Formats: sequence, structure tokens, C-alpha cells
Amino acid sequence: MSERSQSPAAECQSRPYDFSRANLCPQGLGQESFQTTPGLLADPNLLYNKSAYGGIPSQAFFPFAPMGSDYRGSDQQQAVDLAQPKPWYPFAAPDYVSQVPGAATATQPANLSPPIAQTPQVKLPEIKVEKDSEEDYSAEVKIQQYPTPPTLSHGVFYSAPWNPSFWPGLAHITPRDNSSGQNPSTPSSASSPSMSPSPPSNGHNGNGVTGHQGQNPASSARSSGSSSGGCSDSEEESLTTEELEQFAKELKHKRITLGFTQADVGLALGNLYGKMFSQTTICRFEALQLSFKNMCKLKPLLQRWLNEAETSENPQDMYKIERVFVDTRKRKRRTSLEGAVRSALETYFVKCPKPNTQEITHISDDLGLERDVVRVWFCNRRQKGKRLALPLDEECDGQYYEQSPPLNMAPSPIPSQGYAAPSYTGATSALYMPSLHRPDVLKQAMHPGLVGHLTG
DNA sequence: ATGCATGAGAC
DNA sequence: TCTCATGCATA
Repeated sequence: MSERSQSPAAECQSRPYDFSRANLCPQGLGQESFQTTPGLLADPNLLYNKSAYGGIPSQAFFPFAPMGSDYRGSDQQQAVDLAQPKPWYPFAAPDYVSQVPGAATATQPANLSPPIAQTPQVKLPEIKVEKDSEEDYSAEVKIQQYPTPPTLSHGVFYSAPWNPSFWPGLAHITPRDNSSGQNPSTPSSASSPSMSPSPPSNGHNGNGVTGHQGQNPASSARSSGSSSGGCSDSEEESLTTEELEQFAKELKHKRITLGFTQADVGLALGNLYGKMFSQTTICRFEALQLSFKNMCKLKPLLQRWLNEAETSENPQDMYKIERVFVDTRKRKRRTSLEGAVRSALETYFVKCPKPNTQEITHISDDLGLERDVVRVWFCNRRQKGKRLALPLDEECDGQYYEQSPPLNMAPSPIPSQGYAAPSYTGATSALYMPSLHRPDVLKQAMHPGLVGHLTG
């Protein structure tokens, strides 16, 4: 697969506003290189091997988590079914239809913009929106029932998360510092047995779990010298990767031992401290799939929960609260991308991890996807990339995707690039070889560095 | 367990 | 418009 070397995507180089991006998509977004061999993207995750990702983004992610299954589908997915343009939003969602290029484009040759247009694409995207149950979606008001733990009989209704105001106590929550140091194994009796929903009284400001956390770029990064993670805020202790890792394991183990599900924990946090978390978040915490900063932020809360759970005589109380929230919002139906489309996106991603608007448009047109779907896909892909990449060198903060591998060009001299140089040269396949798919390998390759760095 | 989505805040 | 934290929905 020789990338076309002569006519780089015009848009990539003509971007006036972003100098650095000039190199992003030198070869143009997949003009032709789209033909992805089955194995090519077998494991996109491998793109991020530690060495490749010299740079660390503003946020450090834990790479150890096995992330290998993401694209498993690409190979196994059946051939693209060109025959049927899936119905997108069959019901009550006309607005979507109008903005879904795929709906209109997928079936037709579409006049794709020059640069990307000719990509031997995976035409006819197999995009489908989950389950088209004719009506359920239109009726947006729904009440979700939170899974109830076997041991707990209370039906709990999970709330829609989008409104931070849900958690009044949030602001006051302060993960106590000591939690860090203290080993959960030695439950502090300090915890109040009353696992009442009332917000914990704590003196600190709550930046711990405040609605918005992310910001704080600088501090977030683990200070190089100290092991600290960049738990920026006061209450977040200086945790080392090992500590977090260990705590995560411990949490999981004890949680299971105590008979709680991840969902239970998330719910309990809400009841105990005012801020509820989803099963997803708890799962990611246990799997170390959150950013370092995020881990630091959540750890104190989970630590407290653990203490409570261990000491409480009636852990069930932790779930006592029932809340019913009516979700009046619409949530776009989740798009399910076919393996071929994903592979195509991966290919584009390798070439240009940060496509600009124009490029996104090209890609969306090319693949017959909704622009927003493409945009979000790239956002998520980048986010995931960071997790996998294991950022160790904070000095490179923000450099992650700043520079894109010059395709067809010699690997960038800059070691801190966010991508594995080899990946975009044509010789890519090797990089994505299934054999390397092993999470252990990935972990092995990255973790040590992180640990070393953090623990330093 | 994880893919796609949402939304606040930062840039 | 992006990042980041987070969650719904689903594999």
C-alpha cells in the first residue's frame, strides 16, 4: 500500500490556522490507501506502543488495561453489505435523517471531494443504529431501573447523569486525604454507619468530585519527581501508579467478596456522598482505564465506600435511596459502525488523528457517515489512544496529537510523537499484527515506564 | 467490558 | 472545536 505521495490532501496543508497540522495529513486523507487488508487494523491499539507515544498528553491514562478487543470486530465482521442502506432513524427523528450524509450518500456514488473522494473505500458503510424499535426512541421519557444487586432488593432508579445539579452534596464532598494512605484493608471505623444519602460533612472544598474536573492540565500530570499523580487538588493525595493499581485491585476483590456489583458501588457513592457513578466508571476505575487524574479523584471516594461497606452491618443501606429521574432528553441512537467502516476510520486516523472540519467532511462523505459521528469517533479514538499510549513524559504535554506522522516520510525526528512511526509508513501491517494484540504485551511495554516515572 | 454519545469548560 | 469525564446501550 503505497500512500500517494504526491498530492497531499490540500486541506491538510492549507490550513491557515494550524501550523502544526500541516504535517498531519501529508499524504492526504486516504485517497487510495483505504484498501485495508483484513489484518491491517487488527489491532489498532498497538499503534500506541510506549515508544511511539513519547509524548504525554495533558492527561495521563493508564495503559495497562486490556484494550485489545476494540476492533476485534473488523475481521470478523461480515463483508460489507452493500445491499442495504440501513434505515437510520426510522422513527421520530427526522432531524437526524437530514443530517446524516450516510443516509443519502451511502447508496450513491456521491461526489466526493477530490482529495479523499477516490479512496477505494469501504463503500456503503454499514452503519446502523441500534435496534430500531419503532417507537421506543421517540418516547424519550424513560425511566431506567438501576440494576439491583442480588443481595439488595431495593429497586433503585438510576438517574440521568447529565445534570450535575443532581448532586447537591457534590460540592462538599471531600475525599479525605487520609484515605490515601490508609490501607483499605484496615477499615477505619471512622466511617459513619449511617450510610445515609446525606452528603458527607467535610470541610474541604469540594473540588474532589466536582462537576468539572478535568481542567488543571498542569497539575494533572504527575509531577515528575514525586510519585504524585497529578491529583491536582488538595484533597487528592499524591498517589503513585502502584498505589492506584493496588487499590483498584483491592477494590475489585473486596467488592466482589462483599457481593457488590460495580453498579452497586456507583450507586452507593451517590447515596453516600452525593455523586453517583455508573457501572462504567467503576468498571473503568477497576480496570485502570481512567486518566491518572481521574483515578486520583475517584480513589478517595471509593476508598470511603470500601470502608463503609466493610464496616457497615447493613451494607444494603447503602442502596436504600431510591430516586426516580425522568430523562426527558433525547439521546442519539448509538451508531454501530461496521468493521469495515471502523477499519477505514482507523486508517484515516493513522494518517490524520486530528482531522479538521473539512477533512471530517471528506471522511464522512467518503464513508457515508454523519459528520458528527465521524467527529465523535475521532474524539473518542484520541481519548482512547491516550489511554493506550501511556504517557510518561509530561514534558510533552499536549503534544500528543499535535503532530501527525508524516506519512510517506521518514519518521519524525521528534520522538515524542503520538504515533508509532512505523504505523503509517506503509509497512503498517506488521504493526497491527494480531500477535501483538496481546494485552500483556502492551502492558508490559508500557506500564513499567509509567511506574518508573511516577514512582521515580 | 467497551463503543458511541453528551456536555462543561478550556482554548 | 477540542479535551475530558462520564454514561447509555450493547457486545
